[in-house]
Amino acid sequence: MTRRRNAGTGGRAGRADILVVYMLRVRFAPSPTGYLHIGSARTFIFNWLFARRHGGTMILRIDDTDVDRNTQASLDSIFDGLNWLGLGWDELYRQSDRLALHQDTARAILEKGLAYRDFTPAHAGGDDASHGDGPWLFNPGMREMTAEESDRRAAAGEPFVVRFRVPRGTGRRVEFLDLVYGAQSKACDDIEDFALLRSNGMPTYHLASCADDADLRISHIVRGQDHLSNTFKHILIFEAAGAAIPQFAHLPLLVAPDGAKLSKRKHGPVVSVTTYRDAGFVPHAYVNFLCLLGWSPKDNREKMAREELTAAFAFEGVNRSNAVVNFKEEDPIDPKALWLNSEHLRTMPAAELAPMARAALASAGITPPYDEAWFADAVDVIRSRFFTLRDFATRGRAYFAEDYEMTPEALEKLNQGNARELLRELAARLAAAADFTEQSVEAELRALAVERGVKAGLLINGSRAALTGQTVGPSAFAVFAAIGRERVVARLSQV
RNA sequence: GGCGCUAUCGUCUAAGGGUUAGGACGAAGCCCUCUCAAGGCUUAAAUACGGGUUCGAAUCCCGUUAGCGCUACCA
Repeated sequence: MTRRRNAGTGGRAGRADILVVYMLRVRFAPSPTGYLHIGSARTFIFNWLFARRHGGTMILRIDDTDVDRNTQASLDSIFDGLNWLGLGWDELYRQSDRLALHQDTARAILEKGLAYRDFTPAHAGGDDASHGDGPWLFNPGMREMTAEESDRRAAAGEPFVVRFRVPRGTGRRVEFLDLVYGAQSKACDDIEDFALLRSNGMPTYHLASCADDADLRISHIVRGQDHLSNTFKHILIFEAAGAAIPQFAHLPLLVAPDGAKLSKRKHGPVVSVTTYRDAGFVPHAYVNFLCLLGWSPKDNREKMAREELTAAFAFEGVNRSNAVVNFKEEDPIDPKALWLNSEHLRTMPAAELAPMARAALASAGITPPYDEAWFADAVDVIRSRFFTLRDFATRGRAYFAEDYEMTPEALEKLNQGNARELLRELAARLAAAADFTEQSVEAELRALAVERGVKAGLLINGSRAALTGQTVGPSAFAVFAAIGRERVVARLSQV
């Protein structure tokens, strides 16, 4: 399953694998301090794929330990984004409900002497230049304080943070095998005595995250590469808490074309998944696009169904370098995302697409005429030229509404020769014809062209222009059928 | 500054010692054609730099450069 290098021997390795598969648990842990970032969405997707691939459990955990920065709006937008992706999860937790667990974990570590109280006042000077030019590691006065004095000052009500007592001068290195980045190692002497508990008694991210990961029996931590360096600290916490150490898989970051980290302030809407939803993306198409950023099935496949993605996903295929989201100032959509969306939109089952198209029309204030079956057929005919769901309401408007615009090019087609006159004649013939199918309309139109001595193209292109207001679109005869005899006759006789 | 990580066409990536360095998006051209797409064919486009190791390096090692991350009582 997880490509253990030390697979061991024969039957026993097989059994061990089954055991691990059974207990495989992953989590996605966003903090509600902003909208759902596309990088976070990708992390969620990779976790989900890994869990589904191996029959594991996908856990959603809201990491809301930073009470000052959490907002309900942000929480709502994260759920909006996640729901839009449509993948779901198996279990849901909220860190703010688990405060006691975090504090108990910190207390246990403190009582073992693996952490200590630091009474240094918070950030007196203010700015972050407080480290001088060397790295800050620890404050010896606090680290070496006797238990008696520490207890006395705490009892006296003096505020303190609880810091992890990172081993010093032992030559120890923290090591782990990352499923993506391979062997990782860092000297304890280079790790600072990080905080576990703030002076207000609230856990820090590191503590809360590890306490919860241990308690929830997370087997694999799959997260952004920005946590790669933090992992050394986390391993120290797991050890101190007496917990099993999970496996780690870090994912390369998503960055802007200039290589900078994506941020809302600097890059605007491209960083939010709602942008793609609002731009008319099919959810799965966007999932597919995100999967291709930093991961490859290695067989040149790109357009993949959810099942294919699930079957192919493995950390061996994950890259180690950051992936650029290729957007431009004037156009926030990555061209490849758009292409992939068009591929899915044009080939997915029409029955699945129809409700999405209907929703896109609804938000443009359009209620399609006729019934469900007609609608699905119309959607199926016109989608072959569309890129996003929004196209149904814009380029596809004439199929669903009567008030559509005529482009200058379309007008030009209608003004060619005696096109208008012939189209009106065609309308009369179609109104009287026995059948009204693609084939019968084509026969009727071509016969008229021959009779009047004009090229069929004049009538064909003229019809498309009159019926849709555009010079581009599906085969004109498919257009006739999709719009329906009644409306075709009405539109052509009024040209 | 310290520590960690990374480096293949413009972008996403394949090739984990031997290939004319492959595919996709985007771009250009041709074919097809009732328009526009799609599709087919074709073209331009990459191994950051310098040293090693080796018969042979995009691939392994070292260095340089560049980028990213961590270095908070943020996550």
